[in-house]
Amino acid sequence: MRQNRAQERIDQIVDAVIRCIADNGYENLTMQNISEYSGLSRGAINHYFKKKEDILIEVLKAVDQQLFKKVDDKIRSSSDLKDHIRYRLSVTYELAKEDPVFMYVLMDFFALAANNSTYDKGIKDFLKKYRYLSGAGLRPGLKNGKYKEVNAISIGAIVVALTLGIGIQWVLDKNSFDYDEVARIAEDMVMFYLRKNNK
Amino acid sequence: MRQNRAQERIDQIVDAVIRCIADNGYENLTMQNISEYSGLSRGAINHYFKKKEDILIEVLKAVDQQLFKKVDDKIRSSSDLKDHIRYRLSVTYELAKEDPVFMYVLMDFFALAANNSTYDKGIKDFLKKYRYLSGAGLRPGLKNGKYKEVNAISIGAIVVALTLGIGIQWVLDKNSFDYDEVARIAEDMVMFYLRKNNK
Amino acid sequence: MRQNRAQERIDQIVDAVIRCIADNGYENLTMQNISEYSGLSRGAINHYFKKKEDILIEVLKAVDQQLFKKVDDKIRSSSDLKDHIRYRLSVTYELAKEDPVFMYVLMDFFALAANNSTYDKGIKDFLKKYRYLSGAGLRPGLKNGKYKEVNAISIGAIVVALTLGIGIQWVLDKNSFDYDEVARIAEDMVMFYLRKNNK
Amino acid sequence: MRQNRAQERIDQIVDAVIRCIADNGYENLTMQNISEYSGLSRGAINHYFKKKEDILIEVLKAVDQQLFKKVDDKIRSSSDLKDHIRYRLSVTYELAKEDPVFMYVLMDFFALAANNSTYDKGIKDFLKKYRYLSGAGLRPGLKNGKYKEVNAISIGAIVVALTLGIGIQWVLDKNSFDYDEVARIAEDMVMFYLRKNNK
DNA sequence: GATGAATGAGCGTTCATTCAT
DNA sequence: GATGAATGAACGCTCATTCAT
Repeated sequence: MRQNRAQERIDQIVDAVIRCIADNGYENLTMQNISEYSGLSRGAINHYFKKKEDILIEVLKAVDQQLFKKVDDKIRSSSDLKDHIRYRLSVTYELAKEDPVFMYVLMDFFALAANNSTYDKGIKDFLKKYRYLSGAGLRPGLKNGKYKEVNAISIGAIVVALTLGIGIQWVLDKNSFDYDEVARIAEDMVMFYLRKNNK
Repeated sequence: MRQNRAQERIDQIVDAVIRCIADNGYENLTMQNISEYSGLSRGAINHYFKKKEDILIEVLKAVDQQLFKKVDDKIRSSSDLKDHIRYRLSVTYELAKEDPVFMYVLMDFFALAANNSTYDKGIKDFLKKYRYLSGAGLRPGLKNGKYKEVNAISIGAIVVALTLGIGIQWVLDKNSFDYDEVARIAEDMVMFYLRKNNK
Repeated sequence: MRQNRAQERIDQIVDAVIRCIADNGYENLTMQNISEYSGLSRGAINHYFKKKEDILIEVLKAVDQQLFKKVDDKIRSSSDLKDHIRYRLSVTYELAKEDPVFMYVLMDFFALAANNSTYDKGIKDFLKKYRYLSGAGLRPGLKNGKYKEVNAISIGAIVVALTLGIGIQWVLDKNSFDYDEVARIAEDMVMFYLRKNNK
Repeated sequence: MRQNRAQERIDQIVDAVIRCIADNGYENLTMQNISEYSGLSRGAINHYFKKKEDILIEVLKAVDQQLFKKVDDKIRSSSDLKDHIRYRLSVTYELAKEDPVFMYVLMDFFALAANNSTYDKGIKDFLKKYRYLSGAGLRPGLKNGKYKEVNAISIGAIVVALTLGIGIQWVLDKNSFDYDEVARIAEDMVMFYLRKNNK
């Protein structure tokens, strides 16, 4: 019960921080802001997290987990299981468009991680996991000879790059290109490349 | 002469800021740091820039300009003019690997621009220009029927996404994938896609 | 209880500022000085007042209120009610001599108000109120025909001018004239003028 | 010649400071402002005045001198020499209304002098001189028995108090009372008081 | 558990002043 | 004589953090 109350508070704080970063950027993330967004007093927040950095570690975990769950839920809810990799791509683009909050938060974490060892490990793991998951879908195709011989991690890196790169451009300027068309091209591009004999 | 002195100081400050952001991130960019990196007193910096923000506006301009010049110089120095788009891709990947400083600075500007109107316009223009330049190379191929019919801006968005996405992953974790292989795949992927009859 | 604590701190800060201005002038009123005079940390002061200006608004209110109370207390404690206006004059001169702190603070506010809209309104209201109060005492005399027909506000302006003008000269050079004699002359002057048939 | 050039520059600076204080208050008087108001470079100003304080000492002298000259010119230009003291009063009120610049500057100097030994002496001398001049006019009247026996310095203090007090109220709130009526009452008040047998 | 009062380090910025040119 | 580049001390203010209640 105690545990539940504590977890509830922690979730409340983490959610508040995600919303706050998405709204105002990391630059403007203050304990006062977190207090206001969460509806908890500043003292309460300090009770659950000794340092501001500790909250952000938890936020990174939560973003990772929520993102994974959202992608997974979409993939599971689909009956189209014949082309895993295309479906994963499509789902990811959908998500980046529908839920840009993650994109905003990730951009701040990328900037932070570049020079901050606290977030560095978390972001490295996050990216590694997504490269793996993005590449994983092509393993059946590789196995059954449908795809040409490629390094799954390299393809994963390409898929993650496309997702992040398109997502970043989109959240920074939503009127600058046709997101759906670009996402479709990105999907096709990867699928064409993987198909055998396209050289 | 006076003009030269002033320009020299401004360049000194801007270069210091770029190095400082690359080393420590925007989060740790203070007037004190800029002073130390530039070798100028805090008062001197204030003499040339009334506000910290004004420096960063100049930095964004400088990053844009230097990046453009670096890419352009590489492209010009090459005799391989037959495949513009492939060459631009290759040059960009080279640059991101050799000069990650720009990547670090850009990541911070992306994070800032998301919630700061001062940098928003500059970053929008920067991305727009790079989408255009990245797509421009395929216009001859489109004209002579070598490439299939595509929207140059959409292809530009894809190319920029690949460059940014791969660059970000790389600067955040340089041991996680084979940059050269991924860059080559990205190049091939775009070129295969553009080739006619690959459907 | 909380309210009391807060009010206590606010009073502590306001009193410190009044003493500090009286000692060092507005020119040397810094947050550091306020901190030292009040015995509170700079952070504590900032906790109760977001801006330095906000403190000074409160100080102006306090000076107004304290001054009013001091004059009023003196007037009430006296049995000599037959000549209100003379008594008010006498009390004011007494106060300016005994409590020059108010004079010092007012001088700074006058200088500030001349070019600062924040204090302008407060000082205007302060002066208006004192012109009114200073003129009010002659209303019974006007009614019963004891005094000649005059504009109470004009007389109020004269009385305020005498009080401020004598007070300013006195705090700036306490050895330059006989304050009590000058105050008595000023009192007589106003009373003679008001008396009927002195033309 | 050199002397003339130097004096010209000094006057230029002093006049600029007077205008600048009248416009913006002492609080906002910066070397940069003085440079802009005077049309001289900051270096030039520092060439003629080693310290900002030195300028203000010169300004106080200039205000004293200009004010004296203005009053004197008005008095001299008049043929009404029979009632010196009334005329001096009238001229002073006129001046305070027509040339409030002096009032603004004086208010700042009063505030400064209260806690700054540099200006203290100058302001003391200024006030002493004006008390003397204001009281001087009644000496003939005292001599010929027209006025009752009073201390000229005390009357001087009253006259200066009225001038400053009315002037201060007026520059701070020009719509709060009828300046001309108040000035006339102040004049009458002093004259009635001085007249013999008014007790 | 929960609060917000209190702290002080560190920030961007202003500014009088110095001095090489 | 004249300039403005350069300096650094000091300012108001923000903020994460601590802690008494």
